Amino acid sequence: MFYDLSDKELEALKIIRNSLVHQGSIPSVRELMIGLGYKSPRSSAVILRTLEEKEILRKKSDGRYQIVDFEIPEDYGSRAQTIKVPLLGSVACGIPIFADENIEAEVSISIEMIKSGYKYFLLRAEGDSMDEADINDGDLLLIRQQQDADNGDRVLALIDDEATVKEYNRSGGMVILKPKSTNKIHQPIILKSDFRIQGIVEEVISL
Amino acid sequence: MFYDLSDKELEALKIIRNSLVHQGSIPSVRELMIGLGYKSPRSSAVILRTLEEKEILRKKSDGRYQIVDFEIPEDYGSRAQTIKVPLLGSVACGIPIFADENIEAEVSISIEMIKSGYKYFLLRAEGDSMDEADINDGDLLLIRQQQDADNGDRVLALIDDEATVKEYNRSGGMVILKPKSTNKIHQPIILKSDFRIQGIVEEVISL
DNA sequence: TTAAAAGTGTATATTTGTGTATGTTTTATG
DNA sequence: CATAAAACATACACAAATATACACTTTTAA
Repeated sequence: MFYDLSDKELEALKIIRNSLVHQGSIPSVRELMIGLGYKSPRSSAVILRTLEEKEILRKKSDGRYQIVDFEIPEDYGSRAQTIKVPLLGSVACGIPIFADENIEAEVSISIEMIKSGYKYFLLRAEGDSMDEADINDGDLLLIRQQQDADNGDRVLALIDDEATVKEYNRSGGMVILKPKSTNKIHQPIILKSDFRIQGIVEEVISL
Repeated sequence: MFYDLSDKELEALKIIRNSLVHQGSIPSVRELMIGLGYKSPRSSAVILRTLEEKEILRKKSDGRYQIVDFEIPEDYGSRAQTIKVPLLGSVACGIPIFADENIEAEVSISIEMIKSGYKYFLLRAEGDSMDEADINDGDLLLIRQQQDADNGDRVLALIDDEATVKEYNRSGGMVILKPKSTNKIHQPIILKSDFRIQGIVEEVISL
């Protein structure tokens, strides 16, 4: 199927796939030109045409290209596609959550861990601000950004400038954030119902 | 084995090997011409043809040459018994890892480096895709093909169509591939636990 | 309604492998 | 020695594949 592709065609295909995963669209002729190191858009346009002739790409009804169904290799599980997610070091009230100074790095996460249509970020757990039993200093929390939650969800909230993870419970006109285990240090937090959370903890990653 | 090669043929072979390791491809007729000091491309073309007739080179299905027998220099078992292992140049999407096109050469490796019962292959490290401190551009990685690993093993994984070497760590429902040293560029990669690796890095051979 | 961005056509340039003819050096042999 | 045969190099040219320059629509967004 792909055996008669030249080096440049293969490289183009890589760029196209990458662009699909990371930007959601096939790159423009000029983007592809830059990616492949060409100096004229014609060259990359020709490559696209060739890929179409080789039936790797197909034009959709709106004239745009689409990748013709990828042959899934037998060892598919061993080929991962990832998406980059910002890793936030510390989060404080007042600073927009994705402000530059918060972003420590971009971490690659398997796209299988991601629901499309949502934004995600990673947060590094620090000290005891996360009072959950299974979150330790240095762990990474994968958080899906959304402002509503169901009862029982583990949510990230900003309480007194601290990033805090607790169980979400709405009851009556209030929101109660419960620590998993109640003790002297970890007590529930009671908030007005217009309080907004930052997101839902999807995964806890121990490094 | 190489005893019936002329001086120029041997020199050509050296240049070809060097080009293979450092640029990942057999040199063009004109590159080889320059390397050998010829003034016409014909001369080097003839040499290539001769090497093919002497079965030092072989044409792959895509028309390109591959080296039939590439001995690792130095004293990697120069007199010892050897076994031939494929040298893979680039590994790309959709192409089975041992497809003809990927195999640049067959390299002789001392059998003392090989555990019986496993398949092996060599991979050429390219640029910075291998972020380990002790793997440099052009090094050859001897990889034992297997799909499971223990925590701490150095594994080869295909991430977004890049061959990547990182430390394997399974924790909870996830697999985390850690770079040896973490910094802005080299961050862990977080994958779902059904992810399968390509193999384990057994040796790093610097040429 | 305009300006910028994106895709495409034509013509030309560059690179690559290879063919033919010819020149040069080496070697073997009468 | 002489010289023919073989091996090795060079010059030049051609076709196919690739890449470039540039201009001209069409599309998109302001």
